[in-house]
Amino acid sequence: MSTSSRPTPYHHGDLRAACLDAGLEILDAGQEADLSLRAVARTIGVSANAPYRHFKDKEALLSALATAGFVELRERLLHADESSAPGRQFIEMARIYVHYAQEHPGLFRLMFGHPCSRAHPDTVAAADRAGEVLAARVAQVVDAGVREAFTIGCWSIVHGLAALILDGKLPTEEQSIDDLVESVISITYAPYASGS
Amino acid sequence: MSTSSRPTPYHHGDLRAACLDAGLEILDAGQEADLSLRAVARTIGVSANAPYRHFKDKEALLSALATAGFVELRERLLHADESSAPGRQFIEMARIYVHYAQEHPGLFRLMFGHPCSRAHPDTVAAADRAGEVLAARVAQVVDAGVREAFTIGCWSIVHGLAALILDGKLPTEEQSIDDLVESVISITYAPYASGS
DNA sequence: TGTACATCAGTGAACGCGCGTTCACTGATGTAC
DNA sequence: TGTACATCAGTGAACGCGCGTTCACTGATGTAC
Repeated sequence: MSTSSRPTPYHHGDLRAACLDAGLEILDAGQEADLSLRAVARTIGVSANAPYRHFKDKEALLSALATAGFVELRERLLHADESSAPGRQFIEMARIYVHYAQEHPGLFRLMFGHPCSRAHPDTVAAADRAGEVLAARVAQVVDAGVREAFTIGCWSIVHGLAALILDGKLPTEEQSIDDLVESVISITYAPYASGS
Repeated sequence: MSTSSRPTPYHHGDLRAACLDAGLEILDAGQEADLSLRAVARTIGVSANAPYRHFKDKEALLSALATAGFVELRERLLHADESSAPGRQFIEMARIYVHYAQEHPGLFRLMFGHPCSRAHPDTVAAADRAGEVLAARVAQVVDAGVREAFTIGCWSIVHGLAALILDGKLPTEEQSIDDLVESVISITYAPYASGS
């Protein structure tokens, strides 16, 4: 109850977080191109240059959004049911990954496609940490010799599925996306499946 | 020699094709965001609204570019060495696909990421036709029951590889991209390999 | 072969817009004494 | 507890820019006769 004055007319409280929320909201609502600093300020109801108190420039806001996206994705992946057999764990992670892309298409494209996702060290590091979650699980089930290539293959198939579904390149009307992911992953990796 | 007057001051000759060439040039040179109708006209050396004689609006130019991209990609995939064993054919197609993304990153992102690639029927059809080339080759080596899911898996892993490499998410410095693609594909599909 | 005219494919100026960013400012907050 | 003042976090107006698109136009081309 320390800073709980109701009207809060001048000072916002946590404008930085509000900018990130608004940015995500804009990305979720429409096209990636709709995301502008001015739109963010407008959404929050704050003057056009208020965000500059908290972000050096537009790129900084985009990077922060992408970083937050990778942190969130990583956390979701970590919660793939650990009690399952490794094979099912991977299907579960694939579903989580694809769902995340479906839930936040604009953010997902920003995280992977935008130059800021390659330029800003924090964002790159967050992306690496998310990828490591996939890699760690995969590492449990294959020999060291082929581990790296196998891991990249796993990430690629999951990422490719997410991207192609997002981009409307796969027929997703007939069956649920969950079923599609499960059948693709389990058929591809059937020869490797030891447990369940 | 029919229309070979040299200076060609007023009429361009084939401005439509020139717009597509200029668009590709701009995409290859920089960011997707640099591609504007005005930049296209500027590149050709023509007035800002000249492209409107050949394209209804900016979206129409983007769609045409994406469509041309899928046509080109399809043709390249068709030329994957038919004399090889199916397993090697697929590796060859994966390389071609990944190379194409590397060669034209801006166009590749336009083809898969931009809304126009989902909205315009010609572009959607061209994308389907490119995907069918992959599917046709894959169909030769798996049973009908799992064919669809297996095919989607193949496309996903190839597309995911291309996208992740393009987006700088994979370590591509140590080894050549060709080697990376070959090792990932061959390790993933080793259990399925019948030939070579 | 020559002329009249419709059509085509460009020009050049202008529009309104939203953008990123900067400037000088002002209200709110917190701290020293 | 009260006051002076530095600092922080906003405001509001303005800038210059490049964009997509429209307008009235004009030069070039091709066709009918």
